[in-house]
Amino acid sequence: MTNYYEVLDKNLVAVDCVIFGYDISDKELKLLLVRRKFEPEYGKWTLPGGFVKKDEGVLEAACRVLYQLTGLKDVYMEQSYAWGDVDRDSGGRVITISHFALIKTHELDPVMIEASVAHWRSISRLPKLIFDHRKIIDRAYKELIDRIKVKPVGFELLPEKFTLVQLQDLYEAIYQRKIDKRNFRKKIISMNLLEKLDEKEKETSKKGAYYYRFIPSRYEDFKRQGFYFNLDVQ
Amino acid sequence: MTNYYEVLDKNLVAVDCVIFGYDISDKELKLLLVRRKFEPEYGKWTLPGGFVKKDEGVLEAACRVLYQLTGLKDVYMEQSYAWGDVDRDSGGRVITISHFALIKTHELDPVMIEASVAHWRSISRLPKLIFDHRKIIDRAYKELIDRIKVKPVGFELLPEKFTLVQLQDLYEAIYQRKIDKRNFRKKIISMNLLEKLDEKEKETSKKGAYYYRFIPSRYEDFKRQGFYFNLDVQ
DNA sequence: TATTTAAGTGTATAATATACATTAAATATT
DNA sequence: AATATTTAATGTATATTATACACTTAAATA
Repeated sequence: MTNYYEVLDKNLVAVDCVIFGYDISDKELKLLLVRRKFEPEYGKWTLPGGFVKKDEGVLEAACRVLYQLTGLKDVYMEQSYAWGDVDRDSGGRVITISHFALIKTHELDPVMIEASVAHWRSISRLPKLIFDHRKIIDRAYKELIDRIKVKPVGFELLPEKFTLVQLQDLYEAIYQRKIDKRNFRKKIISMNLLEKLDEKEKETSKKGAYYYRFIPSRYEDFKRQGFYFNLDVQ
Repeated sequence: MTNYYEVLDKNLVAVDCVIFGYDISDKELKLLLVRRKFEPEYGKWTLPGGFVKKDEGVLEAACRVLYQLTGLKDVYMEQSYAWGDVDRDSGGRVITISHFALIKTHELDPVMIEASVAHWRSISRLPKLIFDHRKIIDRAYKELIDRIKVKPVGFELLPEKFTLVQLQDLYEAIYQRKIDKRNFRKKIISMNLLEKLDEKEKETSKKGAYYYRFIPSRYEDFKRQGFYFNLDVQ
């Protein structure tokens, strides 16, 4: 059976992943970057990426790339933007669809990262990257800032249990500004999405800080009641 | 010269355009839809679209599709989403990158529309569409609502001169809810982005309503001063 | 027992959002 | 000429939300 589609131009389609992680001890937002394994630009810093196969969905491809690099599945993954300029890749015409992923760095197998070409790099000290990857990151980072203000995605970057200090540190690392402690706590507590545990984190202070846990089902109720998550606080 | 890229799967990449227009007299937000001109799904309602050529950027392709349909250039066009599921198109594997455009319906040549297969359809009374086009529209419409709250894109849908009543009607058509007249005016006027003209629109009332004009340079100043456009008003 | 360190807490003020009804201008009608 | 009709235009009081700001508490260590 002939198909009209067969006479048309086909293009290489790639996915690139802007993989965010948060280092709870140095309080920095990081990106997982790799050294490119093929020409052109062999050995240069690049976003982890790959080509979309014939029989594979675009989101599926992005998840595959992430899985092959980290061994992680069921990760927060959101499409960012399709980059379609003809000359964006010096190796040929490649349309790439960028995504951003939020991962819990402590869930990552350190052996896997060690063995791979991947490295965590602070968002504020990125190396020179190939092609338009810096623009791709800048866009994804802006989108992350917008998203985390109005959707409880920050918890994707933290362990199951976290203190309010740690949560605020995360927000400060992402926003790149200080937040008023009392206002921040007032707002997140008032949303009633967190459960306070009977356990304290005692590494960083003598007094210790209570652990909290994000309860997804409470967030579902919260939305159902017509409320909106908002942590855009000064 | 051999190229590593050449051994990889290539895919058909398309663009689809969600073209919004506003009918100032019946106060309805509309979409420009067409009848499909090839198999499969010949003759069915579809978003205007086309395939991305080898030597053509993605945004460029979307603008071309719009131009071929309407004759319009320099139109507000924003990328929406890349739809990449393997089976989304029954004619084969096509990744489509949807865009939304905002056009001034009065700038459209009625002869061109008449001659073409295009029709304006109210956003609230859409026909059955092929493939995932309904989902594409739903997403673009949500994005338009989000965008128009925080960016002065509404003016893209209105003539150069418009009354505050017309501007509010547009917002009500997009939000699909009533807005308080005094609060709406207070907010838009306070932003100082509009110039009041010495001329009245007299078709819809005896008293007549003053025309206003959006001044893009004032908006640039406004942003430069760190203010944010906001017409998310009750 | 005193010291040290980070966690935890409340209130007053400012800014913004909301609700709401009458007057004004121009034309049409009698 | 006076009156009726129709839609445009306008302001204020109240409620809600955002912001600024400093001391007390808990626990370990000296």
